Amino acid sequence: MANSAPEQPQLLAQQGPLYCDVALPVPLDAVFTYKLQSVTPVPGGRVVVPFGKGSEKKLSGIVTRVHSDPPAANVKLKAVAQVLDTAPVLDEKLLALGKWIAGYYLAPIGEVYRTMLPLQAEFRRAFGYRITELGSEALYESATAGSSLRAKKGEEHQLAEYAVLDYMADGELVREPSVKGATGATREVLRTLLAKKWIVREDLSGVRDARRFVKFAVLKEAPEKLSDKQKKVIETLRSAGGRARLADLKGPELSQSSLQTLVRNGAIEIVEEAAENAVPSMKPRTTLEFLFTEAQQQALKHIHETVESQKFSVTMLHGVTGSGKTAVYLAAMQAVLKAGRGAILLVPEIGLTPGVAADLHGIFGEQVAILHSSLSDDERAEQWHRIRRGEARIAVGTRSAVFAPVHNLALIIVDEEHDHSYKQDETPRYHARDVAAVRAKALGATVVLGSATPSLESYNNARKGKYRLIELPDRVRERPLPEVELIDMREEFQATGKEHVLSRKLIEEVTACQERGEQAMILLNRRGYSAFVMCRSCGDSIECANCAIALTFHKRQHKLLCHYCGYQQPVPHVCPKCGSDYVQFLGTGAEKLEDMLRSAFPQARIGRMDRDTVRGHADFERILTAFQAGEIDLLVGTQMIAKGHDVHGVTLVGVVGADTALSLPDFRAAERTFQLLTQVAGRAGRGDAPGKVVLQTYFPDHYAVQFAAAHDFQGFAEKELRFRSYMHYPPFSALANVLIRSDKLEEALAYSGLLGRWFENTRHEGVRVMGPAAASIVRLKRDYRYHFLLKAKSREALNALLREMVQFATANRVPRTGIIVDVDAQSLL
DNA sequence: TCTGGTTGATGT
DNA sequence: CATCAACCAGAA
Repeated sequence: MANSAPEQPQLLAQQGPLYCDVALPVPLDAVFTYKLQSVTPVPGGRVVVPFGKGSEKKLSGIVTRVHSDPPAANVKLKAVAQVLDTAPVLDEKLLALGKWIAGYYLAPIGEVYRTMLPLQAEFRRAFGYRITELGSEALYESATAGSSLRAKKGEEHQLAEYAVLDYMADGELVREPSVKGATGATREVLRTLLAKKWIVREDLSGVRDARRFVKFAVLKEAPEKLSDKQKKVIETLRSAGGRARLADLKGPELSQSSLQTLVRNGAIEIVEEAAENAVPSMKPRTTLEFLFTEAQQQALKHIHETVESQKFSVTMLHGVTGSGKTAVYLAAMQAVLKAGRGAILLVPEIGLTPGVAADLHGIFGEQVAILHSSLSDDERAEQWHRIRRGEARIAVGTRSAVFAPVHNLALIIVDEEHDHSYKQDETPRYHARDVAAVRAKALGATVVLGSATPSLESYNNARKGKYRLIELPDRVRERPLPEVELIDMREEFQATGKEHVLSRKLIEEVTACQERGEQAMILLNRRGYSAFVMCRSCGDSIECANCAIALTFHKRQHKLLCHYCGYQQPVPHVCPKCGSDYVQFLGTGAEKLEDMLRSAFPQARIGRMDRDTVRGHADFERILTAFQAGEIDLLVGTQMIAKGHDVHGVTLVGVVGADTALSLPDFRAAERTFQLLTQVAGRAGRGDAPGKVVLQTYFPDHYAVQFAAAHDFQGFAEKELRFRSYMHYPPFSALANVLIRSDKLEEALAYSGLLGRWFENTRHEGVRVMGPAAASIVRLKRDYRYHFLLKAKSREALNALLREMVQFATANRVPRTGIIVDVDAQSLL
């Protein structure tokens, strides 16, 4: 060695990188540096690392960088515990997309990556416990001192503790389930033992294979002598081609023991195979053959062209309800598939039912992966891997499907692009439609936004020429849009002298509809039986204990419920405040409407669809199927019934209360009402018979109601855009909602005051700050809530100011949980 | 968010 | 003086 100076940096550089930066799923806006061991991870791959002080808790995170830059002196590095992937699970483009989301929505990068990857199932959380020296001593003492140990209170608790110690006396590591199982110890017991340092906890989390394994029985050589039962099994197996899933074979026919006998004498063999290979092959059975209208063909042609150009573009497909947008989507995806490329179809939460899934499989066979919200974590991971491997080239799913690792992605379609479920209402608060555009831009892919009632943001972009606008102005098969009749409920009141839920006209129409043997739907956008409970004596209505919200009476459950936090209480007979028994149940919800209709139309078969009758997709599907099959004559429900479904027998739609939102102090109230009215009206007349809509309203002159009745989206949009422009609301400004919350009123006030003063004293050109003001629900889930609304000319200015604000807040000890930043907030609750 | 360590109030 | 919950800071 000629050089006397130590050449260590170079030497190490030759040995490969020393560190990696990891984004962890914690609400911290930072990546963490870890030392590398023998296996070098890749950026975009996952690693398991110890995280947190003292306790050896492990988390899995995404590697963002592999390098040899020495970290700052004050950090004590830990080492990567396990490298999960040697190939990235998030490619460069998706990593960059995550960074964009984190920056734009002010979300911690690790949480963004977590929501982008549905692979939670592959990282199994597990703990083990071991007795300590101290614990052994304590155990020994208790044994020698007998039961005379001072155990004043919680003697049982103490006994349970010693039972655990005794169980672990040999000093071996014990897994949590075994401890609990053997000693019946509760979390509480383990927690106190941990606190006394009598035992220690170790994190045993690790990976497991996400693929599910399925057991098969394979027919070998059947011996001569068999019992009847065994013969039967062999027979079934033979008829199934010598191979069948064990699960399908088992049952009353085949017991575990006779199976084992068969295995032992070599008649059959049990093999395990990864579930992915076991999926029955789904060949596409339908070739798409639609009779496209002229407008549909035009739309398709345009989409083909943009896809083929491989240049980023957004197309707004504005088609009236029933104009056949879905057929266009399917044909466009099929063309993409034919060209050997991939596509994503995003659908609103409610839209993805098992029925729809079955249709998609029918069309695309194995080429489609459906990211259904009712999938288990395992199944979800499996679908994700199918996409990743390129087996599925089309991904269909809700919001988070926008992140699907589709190969050679050429097309992203956002169906019902105005739907609120595309905005996530927890961190990261991203909007899937906007993320779709950003993702497509980086790939030179095409985005298609479809809706009968486009969001004003998208429509404005189309108007300005930023998006290409394509109209489908007519329904398929020359079906007419339904006629809409407005019923002024104020006149109705004057004419009848009574407050009726159902107008005379609506009753008449429903009667006629029933007589014709056709189906009807009635929308009442309010759950429960009565909207609130009021005391006639003191004027108070009963509020939720946790929220500043009136409780709703639910008759079937016989409870008062809070629709925001789930709080419930028994139905009072006297006023809880003043004790008077003049308690009144006021207002009508879907549940009561159902009852009313039952007595008005005793011969009709009536169904109800709202969050009380529909808990999961299965319920939704069940009611919808029954309705489609004609087993229900009259369907009552909340906005759930309005969302794009095709029931051909419906010729009448009644709207009984959908415009109450118009009196809310929300700048999107008109837009939402217009959308709801248009969507529900669109349910009528989708079959051969023409449809009719009876729209009861207290605001017959409101433009949202007027334009909806006239099926005039453009008229509505122009008017509403003028209002938005005048008020500097989106799409003419970038908007963010900053919510300050605390379970203590003084704290909420102090923090919002502090920030209010900061905004006043900080330069923020081009950003208007309104507030602090009480949030429209001042108290929600025990928290007091205040908020600021920020409207900015440019997104950059808004983003910069929000960043500064968050920094100021953390520097002034406003707890991180007490401040929620919602960029492009959809609802200002 | 989670967790451990700290601190101040409560009670024997 | 011990015990506990509410509070706070740090996480590599």
